[in-house]
Amino acid sequence: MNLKPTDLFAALANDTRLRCLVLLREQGELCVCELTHATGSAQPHVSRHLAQLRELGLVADRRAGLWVYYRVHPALPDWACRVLDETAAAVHGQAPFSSDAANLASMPGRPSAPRCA
Amino acid sequence: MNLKPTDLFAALANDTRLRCLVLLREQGELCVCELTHATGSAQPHVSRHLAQLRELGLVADRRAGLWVYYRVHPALPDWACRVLDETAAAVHGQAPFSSDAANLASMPGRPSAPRCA
DNA sequence: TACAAATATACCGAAAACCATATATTAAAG
DNA sequence: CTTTAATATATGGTTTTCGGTATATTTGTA
Repeated sequence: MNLKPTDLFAALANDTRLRCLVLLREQGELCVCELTHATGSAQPHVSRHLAQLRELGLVADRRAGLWVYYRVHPALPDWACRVLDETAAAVHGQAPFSSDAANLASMPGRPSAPRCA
Repeated sequence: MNLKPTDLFAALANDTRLRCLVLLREQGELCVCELTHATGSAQPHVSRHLAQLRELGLVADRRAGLWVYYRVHPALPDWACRVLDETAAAVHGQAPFSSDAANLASMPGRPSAPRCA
């Protein structure tokens, strides 16, 4: 994967995309409805930004029945991984990132389908 | 300085700005004409992008006679510094970053005014 | 086959980013 | 005080991005 720095940074320059990536990084795998609930955004909004991340190769997706699970792409270049790490550390405990994690944890009908089929 | 992640990433998402920052990071201090020559861009183009970086607090400037020297802002948050470090390492030896450094080194009338008055 | 849930895409107008060019500002020198 | 070099800003137009809403697709189930 040949990821241009400016392309990575453009992807990280949007709140929704950055919040999703930070969530995925610490949670491993999340489906669209979980990300939608965590961020409090509309479903098409989240879905479209996930599609952008997917087209750039930043995330990978896996369908399991009705749900599509997203994760940080396992082949993400090391330097990009470290950029994400630094960012996650920098925003740790800060809004809106902290409330995203809290919303996720308290999600009522969180799908319990197999995560690693 | 309270630097929002998305603001930093938006700044890094432009070729001219990223190339200037990478140059400033490894050179310490450069004036506008040096950055203009190194990147091969038009002077107003470089100047405007430097102004954006300045307004965001990513660079500091110092006037010395006719020249204005820019540097990575000394109060840049650690995490942002590390993001820049990772990026610089990732692009090391790659175009157009490598040619920028080469262009700078071979600049004919490079101003020799005091850099640390 | 019909229906419902989860997700994806299409469409649209508003806002922002971008670049090239022209012009203004600042400071040194004569 | 005029000129020149370095830098900054303004202007206009094109392109991109963004968010909201409507709609389409996919999959499981009755």
